Amino acid sequence: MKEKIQPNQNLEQEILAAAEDLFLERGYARTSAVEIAKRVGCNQALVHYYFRTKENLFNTIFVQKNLLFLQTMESFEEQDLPFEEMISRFIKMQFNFFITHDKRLAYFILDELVRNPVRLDSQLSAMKRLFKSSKGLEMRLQKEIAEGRVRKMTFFDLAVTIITLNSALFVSRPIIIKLLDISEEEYTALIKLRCQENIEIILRSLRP
Amino acid sequence: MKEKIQPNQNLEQEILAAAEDLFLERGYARTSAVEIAKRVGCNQALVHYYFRTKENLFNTIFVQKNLLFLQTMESFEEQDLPFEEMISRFIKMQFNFFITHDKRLAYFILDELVRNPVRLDSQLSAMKRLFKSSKGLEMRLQKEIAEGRVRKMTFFDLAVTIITLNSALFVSRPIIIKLLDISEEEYTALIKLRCQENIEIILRSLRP
DNA sequence: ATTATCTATAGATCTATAGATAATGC
DNA sequence: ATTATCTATAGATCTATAGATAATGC
Repeated sequence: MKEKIQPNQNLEQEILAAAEDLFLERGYARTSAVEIAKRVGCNQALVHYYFRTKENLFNTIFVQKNLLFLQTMESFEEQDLPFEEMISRFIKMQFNFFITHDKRLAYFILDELVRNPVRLDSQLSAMKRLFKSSKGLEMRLQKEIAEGRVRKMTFFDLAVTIITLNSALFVSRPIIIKLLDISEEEYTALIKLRCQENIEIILRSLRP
Repeated sequence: MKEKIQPNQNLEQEILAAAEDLFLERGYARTSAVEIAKRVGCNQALVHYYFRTKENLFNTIFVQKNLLFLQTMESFEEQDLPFEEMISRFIKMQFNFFITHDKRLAYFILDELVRNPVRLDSQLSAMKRLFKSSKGLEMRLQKEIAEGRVRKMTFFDLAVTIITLNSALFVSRPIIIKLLDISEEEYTALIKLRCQENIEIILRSLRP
């Protein structure tokens, strides 16, 4: 009855991929090992054979995605550019990250950190590392302020503004698509326009 | 062994209250009828006696909260004020709403709409009604633009900016508290400061 | 011989309900 | 007599593992 489409040279990877897709779509609590197996077309026991526990499987994916995000942000270094140009590139980089990887990534990470205190604890040090690595940016902001090119503001506020405006349409993806009754392509187009709008808003928010 | 603290004149209300708190904290999937009963100090069967199904109980709470939010937004009417003053008041109103009702409300509504397509469908008409009732605001925006007092922008973009900036710190509450290692009181203070920052950013985003 | 896959099932929840008992309203 | 509360349990998942069988690597 059930047929294999692919010669399963690497079922472990297929399970990981199916799990990733389901976890991104529904989160930890609403996804079961049975569903993951069904999607792959294999037995549910195999999910545990390769990953031992559901928690373990989820954690593998979550940590990988979260580190990918944090490290991509961390790796941003354009210190020789004018401040506005730098901010503008950072915004574009963040949009690009979600578009090229997965549009559901922002909500996936947010949800797990908000709803699972244990996971939040386990990711704290990685998140604080990002905070520290952004000291350069913070110094830069202070310098711009001191020299009168940027209005007085805290680095925290700027970070909140950028991150939330940039993740807004990704986080609310299912709502936006349904409410505006648009296709995935139209949604992507909307997001790209929004990137420009965010740059506009954020640069304006910086000016003295 | 188990003692009643209160004379349960209205156990139904107590169950509702406990369910509300747990659902707000953990969402639908991570909350069980057993936990709700445990918190109230009664038998789990009573949860079903009063509300028949978990879905029904959740839906009662969700619809009430979502309508409360939508109607509060809808009821905003200050058409005789200058545009900037109007926007500023709207922002304050939204902050006030979450602070006085429940800081977890924003994430509660967002999460359910994002993760449960059935619920999203069921709330669509109510949400579209808000969209329609805001036509007045939209006209006002177009008028301001036409008369050169506001830069060219879509109503959709303005709405996204306001809603996301305003819900940002509420939505990320557990992360913020943990990351900054602050108390609930310090968190509330932070939020109030953020309200001012949002007004600043949004008003700046409007200027020609 | 080892590793991958399957079948079968134990054990843990969890939702929902049936049926017994206690409390309350006439 | 009706309504509220409890005990007990059926039935549906779901996770995890034990043990059988098939596939693969020497």
